[in-house]
Amino acid sequence: MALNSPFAELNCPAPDAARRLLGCELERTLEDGTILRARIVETEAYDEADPASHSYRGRTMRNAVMYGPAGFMYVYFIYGMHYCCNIATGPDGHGEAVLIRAVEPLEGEGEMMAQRGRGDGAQLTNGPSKLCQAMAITQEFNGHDLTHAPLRLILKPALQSSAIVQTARIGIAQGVEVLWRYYVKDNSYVSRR
DNA sequence: TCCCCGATTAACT
DNA sequence: GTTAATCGGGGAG
Repeated sequence: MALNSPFAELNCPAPDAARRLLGCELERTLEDGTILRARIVETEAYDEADPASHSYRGRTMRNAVMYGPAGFMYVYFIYGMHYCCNIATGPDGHGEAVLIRAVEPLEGEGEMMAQRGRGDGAQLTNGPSKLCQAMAITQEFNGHDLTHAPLRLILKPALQSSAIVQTARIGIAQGVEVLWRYYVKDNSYVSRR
């Protein structure tokens, strides 16, 4: 990854990138031009040494984006019906990524409700697959460069560490002991306390 | 090829 | 608190 890349700050270990991404924004432009924008409020880090990570057993067709340069979207399909989105981090060749677990709507909330077809308030985007549905993020965005529409990552100033809560990750069988889940303190869109 | 189960969600009791 | 829905990845054979 080039030093002048807009996402040079994500060229670091996944746990550092996971903290850095809190407070940053995702902007989705729908086919009809509608803008959906949301603030990242909950993340989890995954890397190659981690038994819970898709990259634990090496590079495959599915997880290839995790091994690419930082700033690209890794989208995977899970439980036969849901999508989850991650942002690749670390240098090219390293299988690291940050799972986006929750966001707070900033623009186009009504359109997000239309995309989801159910749920309002925090229920709209307080889970990894909920936010993908709300922002119309599917497999089509696997490998997408987040510097460009129709899906952009907008870096914001890093949050104070006092505003970040660090806990164990959710929904995994192994790797529970490492505290690689991060969320914005007191934010009502966080998936679980 | 077959088979198991998952970085989840919503609808139950 | 429990469980069905639903399907592709990848380890096992």
